[in-house]
Amino acid sequence: MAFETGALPLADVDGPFDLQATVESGQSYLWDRADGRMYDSIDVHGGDAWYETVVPPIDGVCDERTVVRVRQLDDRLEWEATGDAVPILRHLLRLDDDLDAIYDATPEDPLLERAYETYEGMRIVRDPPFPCLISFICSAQMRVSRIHGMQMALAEAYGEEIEVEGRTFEAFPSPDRLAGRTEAELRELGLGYRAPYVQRTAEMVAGGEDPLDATELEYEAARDRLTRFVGVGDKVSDCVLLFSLGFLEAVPLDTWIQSAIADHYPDCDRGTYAETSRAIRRRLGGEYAGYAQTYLFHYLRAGGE
DNA sequence: CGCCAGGCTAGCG
DNA sequence: CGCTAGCATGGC
Repeated sequence: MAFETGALPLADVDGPFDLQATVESGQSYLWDRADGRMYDSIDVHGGDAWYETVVPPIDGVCDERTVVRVRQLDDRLEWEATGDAVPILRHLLRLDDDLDAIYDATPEDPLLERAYETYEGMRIVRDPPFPCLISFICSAQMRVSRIHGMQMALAEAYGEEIEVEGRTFEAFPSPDRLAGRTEAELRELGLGYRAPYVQRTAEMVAGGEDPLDATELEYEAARDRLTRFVGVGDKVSDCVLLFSLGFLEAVPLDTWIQSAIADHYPDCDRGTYAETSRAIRRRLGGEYAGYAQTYLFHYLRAGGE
């Protein structure tokens, strides 16, 4: 196969955009940096590195599996892909979100304002559901860079290969291909105790349980629904709702947000996940609380206070 | 060496 | 229900 090339003017993006912050902020583990420096410097942003991923067919977006490479220059996103990358980039990186309107809808809060200002242009991602689900099952008690390494290892070991202009890319393994692995095989990739979770969840999806079905439900019901998958509790479920299924109100209560609640929003700690979730979602503005959460996560993890 | 990392499951009271 | 022990692995 060969690459088509093109450019998406930033003038066609609804509001500011920062590719590096979006892709290296621990939301998606499905992109890789061509220069091998993924996560080397989360305090620096706005770089012009190439990022690569393999996208499965997506209804209404692309009919075929597509290799996509993209980098951000001053006034445009330059891309190389095995098809038209524009609708794919709009979909994966939520380029049609009206980011200025989202900023305007954010409640006044000193910490939040520092986070939004530092990483202006960072968007929530829209990962394909199955790879997102597996990524965050792997995320339990794991560092961001290693979660990314696991997804790259899964693709390299079990993904289908695509040859493009002499280079080999590996797609993220399909539910069928992952369901066919043994727990021992997945442990050899370094997944640890997450290995049986990944295998069994892949089996469930291969058997017809589609994480996308949660999209039809109201937010809290959707969160409960995804916990049917093995290795998915409230927190992982919130990540999939936010980073794949478009529930922008979802606020994953991870260790960073829990400590942010303790330090900055102590009245939001209501003891249980469900009640604390309600309180912090209200505090972070409701409809777009997931955007606020993701800015806080990235800002605090990079050392901000 | 010990501690920790975008938590979850199973089994208990 | 709520609570917690146990769980793999690598990096510092």
